[in-house]
Amino acid sequence: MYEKKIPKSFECGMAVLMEIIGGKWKSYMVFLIHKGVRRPSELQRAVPSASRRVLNLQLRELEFHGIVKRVIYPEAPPRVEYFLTEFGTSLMPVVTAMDNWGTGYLGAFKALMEKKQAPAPAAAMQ
Amino acid sequence: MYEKKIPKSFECGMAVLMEIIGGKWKSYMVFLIHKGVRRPSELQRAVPSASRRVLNLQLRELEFHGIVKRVIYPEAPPRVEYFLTEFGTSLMPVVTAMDNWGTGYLGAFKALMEKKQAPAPAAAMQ
DNA sequence: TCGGATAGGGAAAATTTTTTCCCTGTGTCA
DNA sequence: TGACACAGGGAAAAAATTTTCCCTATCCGA
Repeated sequence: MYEKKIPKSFECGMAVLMEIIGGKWKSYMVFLIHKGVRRPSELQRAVPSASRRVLNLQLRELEFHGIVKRVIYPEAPPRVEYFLTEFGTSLMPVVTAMDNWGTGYLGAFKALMEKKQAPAPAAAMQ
Repeated sequence: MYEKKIPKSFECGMAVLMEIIGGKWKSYMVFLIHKGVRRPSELQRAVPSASRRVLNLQLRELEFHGIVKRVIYPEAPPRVEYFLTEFGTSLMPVVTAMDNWGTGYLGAFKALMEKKQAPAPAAAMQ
C-alpha cells in the first residue's frame, strides 16, 4: 500500500477503528454496500467526487480487514460485487451512530462553516 | 487553519463527524478530557507520541466546534483547562461505541498486522 | 472495426495533515 | 542568575493520503 515511516500505535480501540474506516470514503462505502450498492461501477457513480482509484484502494483495504467480501463472477464482461461480511455488518450500529450524530449537528455545522468563510459580513453588505 | 483547495461535501453525517473528530488525536483527547485530563501539559504527557503543536491545533478545532471549552485562569504561571461542553458530552456514546468496537477487533487486528509485516516466513526460518 | 462498458493497476502530482524546530513570555525553585 | 515548568505561535519540512493521467484486457452493439 505505502510503507509508513511513523509507526502507528493502536492502544485504544479508536485508533483501530480509524485505521479501518478512517479513509476519506470508506465509511460511506460501507454504508452503500450495506444499502445494496454492490458493483464497483455503481459505487463509483454513487460517489462521483471520489477518484476511481481511491475507491478501489479503499475497497481492497476493507476487504483486507474482513469488512467486505469481494466476489468475482467469471462472466463474459467481468463482474465484481462487494458484500458486507458478518464482521462488517457488526460495524453497522457504530457507523449508524456516527452518521446520526453527524446528521444531528449538520445544521449548526453548516452555519459555522459559512461564518468561517465570510469573516467580515458587516462591511461587505451595501 | 489551512485553506482547502478541494471543497468538502458534507452530505452525510459521517463526513461531519469525521471533520470534527477525524484528526489523528482528536477522539483520544475527547476521551482524556472526559476522563478528567484537563490541562494541556497533562494531555501532552498522556499522548507523548503526538506533537505538542498538533494537540494544540486540534484542541482549538474541538473548541471551534463547541466540543470542548477552554478556560483560562488568570493566574501567575498561566493555567488552562479544557472541559467537555454539553454538546461535546453528547459525543461520548458515539466515541465509546467506536472505541468498544475497535477494542473488540484489536486482537485479530494485531495478528493481521504482523502477518502483513512478515510476508514470507517459510524461507526465512532455518 | 470503432466506441463504450466492464474491472483494475502504476507512476507521479497535488493536496492535506502532522511533525520538527525555533521563538515568545512569566513564575518558581535552587 | 540559571534551569525548568507553564502556555502557545510561526514557518518549513516531512509524511500520508488522494487525485490525475495513462495503461491493459474482454465483450457487446452499431
